[in-house]
Amino acid sequence: MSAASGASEQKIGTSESAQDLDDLPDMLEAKLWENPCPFTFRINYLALLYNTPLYSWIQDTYGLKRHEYVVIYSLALANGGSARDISRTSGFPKNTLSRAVKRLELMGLLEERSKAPGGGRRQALRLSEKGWKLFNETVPVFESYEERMLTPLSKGERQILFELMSKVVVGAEDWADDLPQAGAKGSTRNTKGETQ
Amino acid sequence: MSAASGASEQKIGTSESAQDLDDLPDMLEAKLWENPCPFTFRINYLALLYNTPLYSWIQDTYGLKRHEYVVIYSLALANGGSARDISRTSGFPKNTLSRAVKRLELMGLLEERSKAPGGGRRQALRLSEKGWKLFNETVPVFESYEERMLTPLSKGERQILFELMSKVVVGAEDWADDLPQAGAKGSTRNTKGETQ
DNA sequence: GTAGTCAAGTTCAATTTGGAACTTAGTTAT
DNA sequence: ATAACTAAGTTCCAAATTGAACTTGACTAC
Repeated sequence: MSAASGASEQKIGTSESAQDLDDLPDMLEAKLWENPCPFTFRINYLALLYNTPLYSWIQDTYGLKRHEYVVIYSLALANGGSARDISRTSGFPKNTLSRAVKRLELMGLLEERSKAPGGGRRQALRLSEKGWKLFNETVPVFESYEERMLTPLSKGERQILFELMSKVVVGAEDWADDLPQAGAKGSTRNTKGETQ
Repeated sequence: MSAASGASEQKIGTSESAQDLDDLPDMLEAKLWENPCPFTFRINYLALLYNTPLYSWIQDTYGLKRHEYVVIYSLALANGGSARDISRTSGFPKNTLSRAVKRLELMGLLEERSKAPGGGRRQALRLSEKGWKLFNETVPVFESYEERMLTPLSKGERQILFELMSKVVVGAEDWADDLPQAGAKGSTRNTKGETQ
């Protein structure tokens, strides 16, 4: 993704794609250093930089869309989970996931859905042999990209970052689900935005 | 957003929406604590939790879609920026922004586009009086939400977090734009994912 | 100046998306 | 057991999204 390259005066000699080398908008500088919400900008920006190339690689290599791969990834971490669970933890609406699951089944990446795990009429989804294979092939790429993203940090710094972010996420249990108006109705509110 | 509530045993007595109180999937636990990419999961998850309610509030209150508000926000930080700049820093494709700009003009939130600022045939976009008003009304909400998100951290911890994330973002200049296959062509590659 | 090049912005068309309504299957109450 | 309720998953369709092609205007070289 082009939104990435150098900020202003640093690195001039590095031979590269040429066109989008140094002409990075001042706007980026402004968003980084004069943003009233510097934290969330960084979060969003990093998510952008991380997700874009990876999912476009997944698409090109395996013909899977983002939400389809997300199903695979989710089940790899919590096999037997339901569509609902994936929706809750990823932010994709349930009908999108319904379609994704159907397609993955068709492709033989999931086993036939078994019946209820926890409550209600939930369906337990499981990866097939083939699904696991795909996951095992792809995780390393995701891992190495995360690794790469963290390159500028020392071991200790990574640990601290991890702890701080964990704190924030855990704390989120309190504030999420009641802000401005959102969440008025109790139903599953998924407007936009996704997670792996 | 429902993906938010309590993890497992904490907070039982807090009277709430009832239905999505404690039934948060184990999947979330797995994604948080057994994820091969713990850092990027946190990033994506927080982005989800932060963006969803805010943009849905913007939508309800001002009738602006996310990418439309992003234009406002971007120009507020870098007035006179071009559509290209916004695309580069936000991840939205340029045609989407083209439409957004058109609509914002129609709504009187932008001034008439002036000619070239930097190079080529770039158009300088500027907020109108009305646009500024809207921005000034809304930023506080965004700010307070960020504040709220950071509640669990002390002043010092926030500072550290800010520094670490800045390091990562600045370092991104090197790795972004060359991973798996992505970026093969030199052109503006915007597949999916957005930033404020 | 005129031709050629380049990229910013726009338009078009095909696909994708997700809200709303619906179906289906558990669970609870009577 | 039957009825009423609840929520998971699915279908439908109108609306939104975006890749690709195109247009436009500015710089460059001759």
